[in-house]
Amino acid sequence: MNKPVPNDGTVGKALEVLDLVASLGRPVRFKELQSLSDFPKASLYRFLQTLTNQGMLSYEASTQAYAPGLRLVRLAHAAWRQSSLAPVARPFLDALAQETGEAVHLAQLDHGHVLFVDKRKGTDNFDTLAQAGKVAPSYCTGVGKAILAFMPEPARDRALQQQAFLKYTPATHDSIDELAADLIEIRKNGFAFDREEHETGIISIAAPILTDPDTVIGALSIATSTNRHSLQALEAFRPALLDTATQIANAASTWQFPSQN
Amino acid sequence: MNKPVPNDGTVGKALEVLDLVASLGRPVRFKELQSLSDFPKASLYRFLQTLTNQGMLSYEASTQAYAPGLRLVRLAHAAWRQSSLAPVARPFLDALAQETGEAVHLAQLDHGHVLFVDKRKGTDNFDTLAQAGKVAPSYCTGVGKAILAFMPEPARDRALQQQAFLKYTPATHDSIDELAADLIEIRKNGFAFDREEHETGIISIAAPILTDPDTVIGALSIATSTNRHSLQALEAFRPALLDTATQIANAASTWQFPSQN
DNA sequence: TTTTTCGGTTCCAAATAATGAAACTCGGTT
DNA sequence: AACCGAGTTTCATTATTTGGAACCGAAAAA
Repeated sequence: MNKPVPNDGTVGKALEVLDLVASLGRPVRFKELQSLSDFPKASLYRFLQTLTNQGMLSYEASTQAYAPGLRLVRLAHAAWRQSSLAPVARPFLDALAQETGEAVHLAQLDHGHVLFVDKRKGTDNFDTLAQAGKVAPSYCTGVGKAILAFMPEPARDRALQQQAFLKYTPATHDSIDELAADLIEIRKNGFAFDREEHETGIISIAAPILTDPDTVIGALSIATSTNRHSLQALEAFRPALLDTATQIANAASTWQFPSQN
Repeated sequence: MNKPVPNDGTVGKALEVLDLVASLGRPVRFKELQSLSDFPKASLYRFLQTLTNQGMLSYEASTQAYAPGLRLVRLAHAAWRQSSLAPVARPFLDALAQETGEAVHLAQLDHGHVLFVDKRKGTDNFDTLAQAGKVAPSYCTGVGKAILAFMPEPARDRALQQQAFLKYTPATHDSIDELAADLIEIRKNGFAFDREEHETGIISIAAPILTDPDTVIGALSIATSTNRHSLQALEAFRPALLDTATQIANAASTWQFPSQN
């Protein structure tokens, strides 16, 4: 049923194991992994060995538990720095967060899911992986819908294919059709609302980041809780939000990779 | 016959390629990678295909350039969250940064190098180019030396093996012996100074984070520039620094992985 | 104490995937 | 029109992965 796996040989399998360990979100023992994957004992064991050797996983002997390794942090640092969006957007996020005093999120699409690549939280602003790197579904978040609405049809359909359409809150769209209607609206308006669709009490206004010929490279949102602001109040941020989005788009499209190391 | 690196099979080779791309710090074309690695054309090509497929690399068709992929950011998020040090230390870093008004860094050792896992900016944000995920040599940084000084002999020797001993500044230790003397001193004092050994104008005071039976799990530092403070001035922060280090150690050793997702 | 159980680890012949020299494609040059 | 070179594909050979089964060691049960 859930095996649309385009096989990438040994490497693909090893990364599948890595993903599994990461997805559990806590250190795991061999036995548990074995029950969760359908690799035979010996194969799974060797994958774990290899990944641990390589620093992609860490292994604590005392508890015999595996967890994602530090090498990932190092690699991700490189990924983040080289992404054409996140580093460029940094100063603009700072400015927007400053100006609005609200939480600002920057996201991209990764395998059909929303990946937050940077955040600003009201007053304290530093970038750590605690905040960046988080994933969320695309069909029920402001940033997700903003991106989907402006994607070319085929890519969007592929992304939608990967959605589970869980009903997180009463407001969550639970069918493609309902979502499609919202997306048309969003495309017309140029921005998206998250009406407590992912988490009760959390709302946001989001704008796509569009470079030259209608290509979305990500989205930007201002999020708040319902007991601070209403949707109407959020809409007051729209001009600033859209303005920042186009500024980021301009900066990103003219951006050349910096030469300094 | 000749095995220059302890090879982990195909997965190891693929990760080697991944590291190569990440280490260049900018998008790279096929040709360049080919010249830098000794894999034959076809093999290298297939590794890149696989890694790209898997989202570990991203490939921009217009420039035909490879860069580290977003999947890494997602995975690193998991790594960071699950690490027993970084998430636990967060509130303590906040407090120390608040109290001292200086830049605070938290680091761990990864393959003999210092990996910064979190940081707080000082009140004025002078450019410590240490962001989370950044790596630096261990023999010429405060945190690095603090960790080395408290490591068990064999592990330390292995770590020192991996050092290049480049002379970054006039103050950099350029021999193992010189470093060893410093380490003994550090072990005696319980804290380390970085006397502009990595970057001219940047100094720091660092303390190891030690859990129960003399095991270092990382280090903590307060860094500043020479035109703000002298080493003597930095030493004033010592009590606060050491106190924070032991608090983090306690928190980390009694820490159980949180159940919440 | 002795036995059993159960994670975790290692073995090895068969199955499979990786290898890489060479051939091919396709834009852009000469 | 022939050439060039980066990038891509092919395919017979070779090396690696595979996984059932056996093994090990510590802790639980008898």
